[in-house]
Amino acid sequence: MTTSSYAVLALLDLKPWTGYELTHQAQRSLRYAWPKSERLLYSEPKKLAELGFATSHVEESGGRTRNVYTITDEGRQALNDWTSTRTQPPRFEIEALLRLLFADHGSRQDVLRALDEFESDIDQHHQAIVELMGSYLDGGHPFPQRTHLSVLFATFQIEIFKTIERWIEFARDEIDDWPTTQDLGMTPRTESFTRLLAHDQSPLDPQDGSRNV
Amino acid sequence: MTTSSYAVLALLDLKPWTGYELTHQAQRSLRYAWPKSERLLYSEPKKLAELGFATSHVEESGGRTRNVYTITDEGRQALNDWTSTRTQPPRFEIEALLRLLFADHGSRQDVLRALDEFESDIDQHHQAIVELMGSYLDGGHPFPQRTHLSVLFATFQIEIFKTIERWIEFARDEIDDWPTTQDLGMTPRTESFTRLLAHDQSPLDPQDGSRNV
DNA sequence: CACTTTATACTGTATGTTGCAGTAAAGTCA
DNA sequence: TGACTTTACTGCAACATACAGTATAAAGTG
Repeated sequence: MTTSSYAVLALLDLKPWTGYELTHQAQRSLRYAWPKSERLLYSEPKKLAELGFATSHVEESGGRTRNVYTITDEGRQALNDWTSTRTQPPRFEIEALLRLLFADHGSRQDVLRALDEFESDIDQHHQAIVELMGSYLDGGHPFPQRTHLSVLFATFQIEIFKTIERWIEFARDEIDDWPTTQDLGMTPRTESFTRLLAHDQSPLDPQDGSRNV
Repeated sequence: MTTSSYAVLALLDLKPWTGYELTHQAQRSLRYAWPKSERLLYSEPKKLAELGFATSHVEESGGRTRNVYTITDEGRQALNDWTSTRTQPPRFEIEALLRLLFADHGSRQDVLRALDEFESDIDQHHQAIVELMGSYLDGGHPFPQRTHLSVLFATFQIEIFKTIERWIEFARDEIDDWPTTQDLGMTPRTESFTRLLAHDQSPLDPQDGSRNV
């Protein structure tokens, strides 16, 4: 049982789903905390059924068939046991930052483009969450009694997205000041940033008059 | 060639490394943008050598041997081509948020513990970055001419870590207000959060006098 | 009414990635 | 001198992703 197995099991505890529905539901909600491929979302319920944590039965809908998965008591017990285990450390995979870290292999345009792409990926998620919240106000939550959880979860996303967007602006301004991507080393600006960071202060916050560009 | 291959190739472009050194260097820097297992960091340079993007030679150091990998001109060319490809979208894997999303399967204590674990994982990274910046001020950067890149990269980490820590405090306060994890649904507080989020505003920022708990 | 597109509903397989166990020599400390 | 840590990896099973392929049904278009 992997964390992904428990994620699917938790969805099954809400109601029975077909494999197809699971892939779509995961796309709407899970994605933001636990992004998994469509393929896995089809495989996991099968595995859960083999382990006795779910049952599957084939349903005829029209002329096509589909597998419907339902959680079992053993499944509910497994979910319960999971809540008391140690959570895995978070993982942030951001290729755009990898490009920044090795920006001296390319031009300023290359890094700036990586930042643009990063921004547009984040904006997409950002907009999706804002729209989702709008739909919740219109009573559009699929499990209304769970709204308090979805919304608290969404506050995290919005904070992170806003922070990233703010940082991208900052990074763009900084890179615009660079004559090139290479061998700048410890410039005066970089040194002032380093000094702030070493004291756990944010270079993005306006300092006491010393940094109003 | 995967993004991980290019990440290793980019390290090799700085200087030749042994497999062992690569695993350690990746732990110090790459980890924050592109977290990969020790195992992979041993396998990638081998693959690069097979593809002709690096050469490997065995060095005797004392009585033990070790493989030293050096980038080739073909490798440098491949790196160069990489800079003009589309960056992959970012991925955030946060099990603690998965626990929050399904907090109604457990007790308030369970979610709060997940948040504590999340906080301590983040604090560790946070402190590591702050200390690293301190060492840069003392001239401790292993590639001084690249300091501008490392520091701009670090500003991202600090912003994100601060945002997460601020959010964890907020989430703890909110959960402390809950009588239970289950079936609260759209409470007045949740509704006010939803309304803010739907207008892309942060519930963490102090509102105009209406939310000074 | 034929034709194309989109949605439903998956499976097979190659490749990428991780975790863990295992191997072995050299250095460090009591 | 023995125990523990660090160096320096490899093998392998299991987990996960990307992509291609299969097939039916509904919906829109000329």
